[in-house]
Amino acid sequence: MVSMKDIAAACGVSVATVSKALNNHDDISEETKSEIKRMVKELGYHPNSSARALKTNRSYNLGVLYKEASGSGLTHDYFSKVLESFRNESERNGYDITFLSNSKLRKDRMSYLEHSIYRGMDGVMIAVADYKDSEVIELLQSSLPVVAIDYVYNGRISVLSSNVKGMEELLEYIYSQGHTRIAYMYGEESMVTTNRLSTYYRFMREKGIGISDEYVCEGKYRDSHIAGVITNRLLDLKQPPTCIVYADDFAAIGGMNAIKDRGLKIPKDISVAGFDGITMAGQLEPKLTTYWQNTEQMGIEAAKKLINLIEIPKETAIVQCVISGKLVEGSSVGKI
Amino acid sequence: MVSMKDIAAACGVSVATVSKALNNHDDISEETKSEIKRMVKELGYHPNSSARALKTNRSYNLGVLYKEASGSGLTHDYFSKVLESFRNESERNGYDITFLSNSKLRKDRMSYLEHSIYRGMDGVMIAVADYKDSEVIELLQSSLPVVAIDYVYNGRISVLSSNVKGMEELLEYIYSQGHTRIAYMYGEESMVTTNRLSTYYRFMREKGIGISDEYVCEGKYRDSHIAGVITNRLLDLKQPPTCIVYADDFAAIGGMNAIKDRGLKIPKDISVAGFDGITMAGQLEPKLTTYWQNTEQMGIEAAKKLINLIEIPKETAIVQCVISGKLVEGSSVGKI
DNA sequence: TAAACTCACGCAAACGATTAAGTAAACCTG
DNA sequence: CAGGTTTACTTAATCGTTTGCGTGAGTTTA
Repeated sequence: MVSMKDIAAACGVSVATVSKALNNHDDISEETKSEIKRMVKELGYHPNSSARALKTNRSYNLGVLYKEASGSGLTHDYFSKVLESFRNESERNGYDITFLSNSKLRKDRMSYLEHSIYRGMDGVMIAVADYKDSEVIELLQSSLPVVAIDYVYNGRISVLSSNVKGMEELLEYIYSQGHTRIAYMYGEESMVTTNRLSTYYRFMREKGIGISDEYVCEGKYRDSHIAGVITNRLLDLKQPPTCIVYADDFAAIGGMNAIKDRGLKIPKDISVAGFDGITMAGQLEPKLTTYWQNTEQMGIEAAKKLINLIEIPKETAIVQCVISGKLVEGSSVGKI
Repeated sequence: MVSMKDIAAACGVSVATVSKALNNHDDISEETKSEIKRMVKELGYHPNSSARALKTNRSYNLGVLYKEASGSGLTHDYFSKVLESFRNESERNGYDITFLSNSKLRKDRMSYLEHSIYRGMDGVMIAVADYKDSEVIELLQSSLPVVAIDYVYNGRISVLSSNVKGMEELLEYIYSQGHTRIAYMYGEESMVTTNRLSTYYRFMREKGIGISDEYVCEGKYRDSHIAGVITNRLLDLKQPPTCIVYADDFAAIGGMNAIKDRGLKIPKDISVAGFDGITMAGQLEPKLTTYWQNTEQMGIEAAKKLINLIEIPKETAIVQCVISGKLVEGSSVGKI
């Protein structure tokens, strides 16, 4: 490997001069600089990030803690999109992305925080389903720059999807179509779930609609099967709902299939709505009415905030940043 | 940050002893080792990967070049699953994963190879749509350990999905149901496309079925819209096909919607088949008949091969490793 | 023209780890 | 008990950069 030493020798200058020239310090003459840069090309020199990081304590590397509950990993549409745009925005700012790996998989059993320290991460983005994980908490309590997706932790920057507003808009729309018997199948316990669920309760109360306990069911995110089971249970009620709101679009698809299997028509016989607005939602028959989350913006915002926190900590406010989505009016919710 | 120097001082030994103790060299007494390890915990010492990499020339970091044509990024089911299992298998072996970023995004304009060298990547996995990209070629021609997904390059290890066998099985199944008027909408030019397309031609020839040029259409991967357009074109033919095979499941979904929009029934009026076997395929109505690729195994195999190549280059054969998938018999292909 | 600057670069230490080679003490062995 | 081994360390060099400080030559100022 050709190092600074080699170009220093080739140019007849010191290593220090080479370093300064490449970092554009102003105590090196323009002639020397260009001569050095010419030689860099000629000899095919490439800097060494390890050496640089060792000396400067900056790796220009961001850790990503990415783990969801359903085991779908990177194929999880919602998280993947956030990650994708986070990655793009980070790279645009000169940062690389490295995954933080699960301590259970590691022989050295390093925790997320230890891993971050080991790799000299400048900061970490956390996108996980389980914020109760002790290793995640350790990370949140550490002194590392951190941004959390869809979770609020004291003193930390958060980027949040608009669950309250989203749920409100979605319910308002459904209500405007004449529905009052609205069931809601929610997902695993989390901040997101809590927000949506309490919004559901509040909305129903504000509209003066009595809430039937039977209409509020615990399901799972991204689980079409359970959604099907619950849908059948709802449809078997003496007084079934006229509209079912699912935990997410995946669940909604499971619900739609269950409904179709019973020979019912959507939205004639029953209406359904999803959440998230995955690409597939528009491909369904009928098109799914859902609340689209601006996952791309979330990733961008997360990267910007994190990098800001790293580069100018004094001037970076610790904020909860809510990213608005948009109601997608499909044709799965009908008029009553 | 607490370094080896600190524990050396605390234990009254030299830094070398600390290093050896932690790396379990056998010229350090057990007492000293355990004393050092105790102190490591007490002081909260964590190794520094940069320093280690600088000295050893091994980063235990793998680069991932991940770029597909459709712009769907990490939400691309097929690639994402490969990446996900690649990542898991790598982590299980003590390697971290870092994305190789696009030179166009970087201020320093580093190419993939330069980026890999800069970060001291021990090896690189390439999962891209466009193997003609000059930067990808540069990487393939370099001396870095590399494994390519779905592409064969002279002297490089490849992990390939079973496109020939898959296409054969799929067509054989369709043929066994009585179809001979089989149309094929293929995707963008690539090795995968070439393999599938030539298998289609060969199959038709072997079965003695005349191939109508009108039945072979160029489409796109993951593009439901174009698939719909092409489907309509096919259905408008004087003699339309009885079965359409799409480039992938996404395209098949677009096709199915177009068919439904015309009021036709699948598979009564026309049959369709996809490729890849995404999760969604089983959620469709009717269930999509497709060829499922074992993406998980592909990722695992890619990681194993790459790490082998890194760790014991002499004993690692340069091979093309084809991973078999499986025919998923949905109900979108009917009997004629 | 001596003092004061400026310019352009070199010196050397430092970052945190690894490792070949050296060494003092303890232990055998014939 | 002299000489050879083994044990358990230490010394010191090194990986490739960065950076504060030093310095000599040339330039300006009083």
